[in-house]
Amino acid sequence: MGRRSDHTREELQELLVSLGHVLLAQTGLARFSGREVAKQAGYSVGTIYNVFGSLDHLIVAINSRSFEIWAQQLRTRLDTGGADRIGSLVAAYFDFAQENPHLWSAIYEHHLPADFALPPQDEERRAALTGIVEREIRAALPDGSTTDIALLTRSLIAVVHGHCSLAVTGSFALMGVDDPLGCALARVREILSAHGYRTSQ
Amino acid sequence: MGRRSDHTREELQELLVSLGHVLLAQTGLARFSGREVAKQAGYSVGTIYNVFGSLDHLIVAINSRSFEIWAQQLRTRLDTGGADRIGSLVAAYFDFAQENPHLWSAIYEHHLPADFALPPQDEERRAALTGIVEREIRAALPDGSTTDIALLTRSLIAVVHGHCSLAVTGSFALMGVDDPLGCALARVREILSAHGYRTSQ
DNA sequence: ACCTGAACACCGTTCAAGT
DNA sequence: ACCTGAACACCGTTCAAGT
Repeated sequence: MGRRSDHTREELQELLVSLGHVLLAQTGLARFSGREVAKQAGYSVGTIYNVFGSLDHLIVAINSRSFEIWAQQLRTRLDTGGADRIGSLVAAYFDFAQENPHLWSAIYEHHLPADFALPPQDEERRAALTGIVEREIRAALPDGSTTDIALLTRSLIAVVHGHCSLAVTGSFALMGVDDPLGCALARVREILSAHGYRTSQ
Repeated sequence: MGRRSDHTREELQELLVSLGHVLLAQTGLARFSGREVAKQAGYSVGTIYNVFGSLDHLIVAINSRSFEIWAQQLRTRLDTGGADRIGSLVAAYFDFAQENPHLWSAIYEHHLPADFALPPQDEERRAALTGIVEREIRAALPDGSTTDIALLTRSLIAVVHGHCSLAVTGSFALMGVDDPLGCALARVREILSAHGYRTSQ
């Protein structure tokens, strides 16, 4: 039936990512459907491929949006959470995962094809999250610290990630752990203490 | 065409889990297909449903097999790994994930339907892994420790899990972390030290 | 140039019909 | 009783054909 031009290319891209983000939050990655996104947008299946090139590219764009929201929530909590900035950070990190389990899981469940190069813009959005954490870790450790702070930051992210993962998948519930956030925060403080952090909480 | 009876019910179950396990290791959960398993076994699609009731039940059985192999590898490494039992444990935990990324990921990517009750036998196999770790943590901490060892064990599993997860999904590589195992082990030792463990390594 | 929608090769799941 | 395989309602992906 030919062109519609109800939307510019950019509007169409925004529309598909936006609807896709909502659908992914509802269904989870396993039940997510590109056809359904196109249908909800009022376009045909092929449009996904016109605009994004592949379904993987659409999912990457959706996950980048999740990263953006997540990072923004970290910043907000740091600004309003008081003196215990490490506590704020871990809590905000956790909250996003627990409030948006499908969106959070999809970030890690979407395995890119081997030949897939992450677009630079998406890489930046992912790096932003690490940057927020690294700044706080740097501020929390004493000035003369010999610790490799970039490496410790990534490792601490893994610590919290692990607790989030077992919480969100329900493994912790099966294991009888009822306060995953408290648990994660305790480990983070123990690790930071080993690197000279003075626990004031 | 009616019955085949080439196999007993139990043999058929074993055959499907065995072939399914190999297929899952090759394809990963996202590309895994129950139809393909049936085809490889020389049976029709419906047989999966006769034997397991649903595809989810087959995948649970396959994942339980992974748990069994994983636990066995932990035991073997503890028996042959020398005095640094914590080091052996973490390394063996990691190795299974890195050598069998699809099998390991499938354990956490397979989300059970809300009404799905895990068969007792499968729950036991999953608990066995936790039991192995808990025994070592208990042995590593001083006798009079006031630590909740069951809880600390599950939290340490989360710490290592998080490092495995970011290593296997490639997130660590993107972040420039090149020794995830060393990283995880360092965190585990720092945490245990905070609970009275004497680092002899 | 942009978008369609039929076509293709797959899925998971069900169930009447065969032996 | 056990197993089949057609039927159904979905997928992702491609591409000739329309406007």
